[in-house]
Amino acid sequence: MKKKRPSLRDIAEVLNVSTTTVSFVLNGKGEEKKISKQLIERVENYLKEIDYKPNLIARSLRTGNSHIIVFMVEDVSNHFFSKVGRVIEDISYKHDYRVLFCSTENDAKRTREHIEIFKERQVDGFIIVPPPGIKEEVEDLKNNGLPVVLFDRKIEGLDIDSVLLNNYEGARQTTQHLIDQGFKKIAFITIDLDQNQMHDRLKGYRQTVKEEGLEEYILTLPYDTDRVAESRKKIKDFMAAHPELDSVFFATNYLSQSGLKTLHQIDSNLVSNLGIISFDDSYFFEMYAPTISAYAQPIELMGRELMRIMFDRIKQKGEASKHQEVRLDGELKIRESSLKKYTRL
Amino acid sequence: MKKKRPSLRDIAEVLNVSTTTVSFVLNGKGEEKKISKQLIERVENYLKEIDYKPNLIARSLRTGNSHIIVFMVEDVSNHFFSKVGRVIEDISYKHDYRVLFCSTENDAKRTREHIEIFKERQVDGFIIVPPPGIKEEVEDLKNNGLPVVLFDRKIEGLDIDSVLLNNYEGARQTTQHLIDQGFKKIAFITIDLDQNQMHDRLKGYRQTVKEEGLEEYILTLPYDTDRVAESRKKIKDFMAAHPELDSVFFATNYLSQSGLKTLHQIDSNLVSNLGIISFDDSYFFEMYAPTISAYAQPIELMGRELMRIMFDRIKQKGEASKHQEVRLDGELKIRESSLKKYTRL
DNA sequence: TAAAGTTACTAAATCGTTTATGTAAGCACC
DNA sequence: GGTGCTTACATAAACGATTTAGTAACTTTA
Repeated sequence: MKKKRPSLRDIAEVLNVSTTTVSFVLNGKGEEKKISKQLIERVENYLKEIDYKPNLIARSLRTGNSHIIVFMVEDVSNHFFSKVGRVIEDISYKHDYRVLFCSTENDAKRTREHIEIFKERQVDGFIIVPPPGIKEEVEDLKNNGLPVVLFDRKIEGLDIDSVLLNNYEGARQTTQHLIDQGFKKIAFITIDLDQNQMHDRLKGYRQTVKEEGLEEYILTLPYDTDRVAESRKKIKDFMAAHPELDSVFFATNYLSQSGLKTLHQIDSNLVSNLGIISFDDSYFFEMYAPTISAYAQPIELMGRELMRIMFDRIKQKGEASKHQEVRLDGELKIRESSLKKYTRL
Repeated sequence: MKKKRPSLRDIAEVLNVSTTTVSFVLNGKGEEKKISKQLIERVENYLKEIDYKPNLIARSLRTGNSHIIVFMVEDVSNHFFSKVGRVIEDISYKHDYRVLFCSTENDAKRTREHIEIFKERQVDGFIIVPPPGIKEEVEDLKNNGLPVVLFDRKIEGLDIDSVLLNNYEGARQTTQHLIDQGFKKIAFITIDLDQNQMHDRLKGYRQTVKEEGLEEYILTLPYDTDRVAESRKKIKDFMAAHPELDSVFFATNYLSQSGLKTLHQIDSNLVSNLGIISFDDSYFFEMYAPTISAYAQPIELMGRELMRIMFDRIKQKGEASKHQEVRLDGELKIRESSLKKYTRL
């Protein structure tokens, strides 16, 4: 029942040639290696006939690479990351690479363990959304000649390939859009996470309101997801303390999602009456009533850039060369929630 | 810079023993293989000292298994599947297995190709949400002694391990809940997909309303995601044709999500005025206003059952034994949208 | 005390590829 | 006609583990 797959040796035996010959033909190196046309054809025909599939494990062992790249993100079930994952998966398949997804939970220890394990498996490259505290490990990988591309976040003080959103510009555009719509008292609700992307967004907001001569209203919530109740209360207090606010800019999409709920709880008309925009889009925003405007990250493009750099590096085989830092722009998805004329003030 | 990892041979040389000895100790077979306590200790100490990590590729080649299992679902970025994926990932890690995620797009051809590729990679097991038309391939896998566990859907006429939701019971409970809340004219909105789980849900609904002496209202929408406009129109027409409806039961969560939007478009009070419940929970339902009730699949339990069966099979090493079909019950998440007292009729 | 068994190891085959090296035959070249 | 260069293949050594089949040295048994 369990029939062994034929190996190169089996094939060589049947055809009365050496495994070398079969291997060369298999890898399209027949001409280069001066195998005669007739023999190439004979081997190719046979390979096709039995629908031969090489044992990739053996190939990996010999060549030292696995055609597997890992995609380490905070949480594979997060919408944004899983969408980018899909793009990466698709591109990889076209190049005969496979993708291992894994969740870091933004935890350095867990991430370290994962990296170790993947090195044992000889993966060919890493795409990492780095949690804080893994600078050393990432540096090690790079120094070992393993392709590493950071995504979404940088590691301060580490020169390494990365694909990032232009958070500063994005936040500026987003804020400007609210202002253009006639909003004047714009709250910026963010989280207490010491990461560049959050800093840049804050800077973008502050710079823009400043330039427009408007006041800034900033609320910082705890990052812990289990401190939801505390966050709720803070939002409530904040809104109560600033009844003049006419709009809210949520700095990340999961903030917007719980934020919307809180706003709705405070007053069921509040969501319709405020100008609302979120940094990071979400499938959910299309469904909400009103539909929620957002600054969307360029998911498709990000995936493509990540893989472009990755394949560049894989081709270079660990030769050091200048790192690339790609900053991409997102796109404003203007929906009902940020249109002044939609609100019922 | 790129320092080679030490191999068993290197270690054996340093310690002046054979690779066999090192291998036995490494795999905890020291005592069993009559290695002396002192030597075991000496080897163990050295392994620990250099923090030796075996080359898993080499191990795979020799042992024929890879400690990788694949999780093939319709779309890895789908919320439900990615959550179950997380559970599977976590359990796998605890047992030193890794998970390859991949998307079938519900397409038989793509799935076939994936299966082929994974076989080449010697994966140790498959968890598959089967698209239509891959009965043969799945049967082949099973006959080749590879562990396969189906998830979410069955393949008609194939006796194989599977973990499924008790769709019939779930739909009954869900319908009954609406009835208990006082709703009498319950619409069932489903999709045109010839799969057991959809049939079972429909049956559950019909049986329950029949038993209660109520009328049935069924709307079937096209499955294609690109026929959204058509679906919208159908919902509109359906609601117009049956103004007496007091509640809606969406048969899958992505239906509910677009359905809610449509209902909102028809009349911005409609969502609050109707009783609404969804089969399949969604993160989004907590955020919506009103919050949307749902019959939630037992994600954690499903993942655990999948892995339990998987590891059973892996232990049996391809010996045939009776297949297991696990039917799990979900849980009603009663939120605002299905409470009669909440609606403003 | 010779045969048999046990202890504590080692040598070497093996998994299925890739690839460096080897080699025989044919041809050219001065 | 010896040297060197192609052509067209084959041999065999890796890759790094696991595992079967030894084998010395001791111990037990009859």
